[in-house]
Amino acid sequence: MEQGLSGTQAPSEIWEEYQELLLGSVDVLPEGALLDQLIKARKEGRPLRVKLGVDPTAPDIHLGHTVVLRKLAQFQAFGHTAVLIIGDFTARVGDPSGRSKARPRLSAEEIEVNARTYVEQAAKVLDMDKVELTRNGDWLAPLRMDEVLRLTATTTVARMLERDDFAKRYAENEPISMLEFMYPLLQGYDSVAVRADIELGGTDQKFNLLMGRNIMEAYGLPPQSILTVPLLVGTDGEQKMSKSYGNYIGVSDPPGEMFGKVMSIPDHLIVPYFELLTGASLREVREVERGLEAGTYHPAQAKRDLAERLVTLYHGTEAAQKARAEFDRVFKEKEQPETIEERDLPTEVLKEGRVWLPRLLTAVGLVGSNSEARRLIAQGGVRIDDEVVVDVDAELAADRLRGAVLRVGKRKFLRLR
RNA sequence: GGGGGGGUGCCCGAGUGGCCAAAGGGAGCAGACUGUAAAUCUGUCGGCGCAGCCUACGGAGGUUCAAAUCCUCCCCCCCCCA
Repeated sequence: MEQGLSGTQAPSEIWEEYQELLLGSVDVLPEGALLDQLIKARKEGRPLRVKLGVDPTAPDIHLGHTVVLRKLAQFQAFGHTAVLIIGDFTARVGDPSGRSKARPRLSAEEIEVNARTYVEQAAKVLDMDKVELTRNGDWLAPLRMDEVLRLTATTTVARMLERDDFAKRYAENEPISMLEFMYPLLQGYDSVAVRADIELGGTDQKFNLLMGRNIMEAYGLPPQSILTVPLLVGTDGEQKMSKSYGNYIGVSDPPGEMFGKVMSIPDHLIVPYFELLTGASLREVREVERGLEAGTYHPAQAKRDLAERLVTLYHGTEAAQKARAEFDRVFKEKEQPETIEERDLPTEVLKEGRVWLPRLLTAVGLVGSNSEARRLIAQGGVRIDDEVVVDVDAELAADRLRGAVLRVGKRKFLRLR
């Protein structure tokens, strides 16, 4: 039998719950606190209040965001209370975590729109009926100056500068605004407001999460424990998944696109993706890992399975199977996709029934400019009906183009009407 | 408040009157090779129907035949001192 921090005996089902919660998490602090909380919660018949704060800074959520959402959903599944805080107020401040520069600040309207899509998309992972959904503007916006000052008094400048990204920026003579200093304090105050028992976040949030503990104590509350999950690496295999790096897979990406993006990840991400994104059990994950290592499970195959699984999660089985078949068709059998986006041949680019190809490609949105189109053609990246176009200044008759399939690079297809 | 250093293309960064659409690197894009993987190699990387022209080196003016480079004012950032 295992013991919590206080030496309390943990019944085996709680021990199992604890183990499952630890799966796919990085730091669970302070040591042993969570187990104690689980035991106590059980004894008192009071579910834990599990806080997750998200700033609606991006219009869409991607798989990177779902890692922590899944963890929250897991707590939910064990009967705890998910407290989801939409940081409508903090989004206007801008979390400096992991940033080398100050974040651009968003307008209230943008935040509102983002918040709405966020909740909509989070519903794909969380049971929203049971979520306690709040907005931190509700308590942060009305704070008076004396209350703000009380909050700032809880923390020293030296403590702030301990934070890795601040320290780095300070050392490199990069600006840090006072506003950014405020961010961790506000996030900590959220914990006070919702009386969190535990707060979840990515590993980059560790400092902020711990700050919440200090602030709660300063406000006379029992400090929350914290649980961090790894940052998901994006499709480039290097940087964390983020819209601004263009290495993300959105939960609302259409099935085909989602499938394709998963296929493009480097091999070393296969296992982490299985572990963090699919809800696979520990045993399943180990199996994948072993198979890959032993060479009995081909990486390309593993990625197909992974992609299918993820598409199933967000679009259903049927869509997933279709996406897989389509993928094989285009990239294995090298055929055209079954469904190609269609567009009318824009008439404004016609001149006496003929079109200058670069202009057509631009008009139809396949490339950004005529110059780019010319470059791509010169490099053999443009095809019409599977035939590489050689002439940079090709003039084509409209009749010839209607019904033809334009292809730019490997993945951009368009059929003209 | 005083003194000093800076702002160059998506990012980093060289460039101090013409040879600068601006070196070099990274990212991106295309091609080859593959498993739409990685690695590698090649090319490309502001716009324009393009051997030419237009727009661009924080902003606005000015000097000059010629300005990223010189001058004036303004904006922004960093450091030291207070």
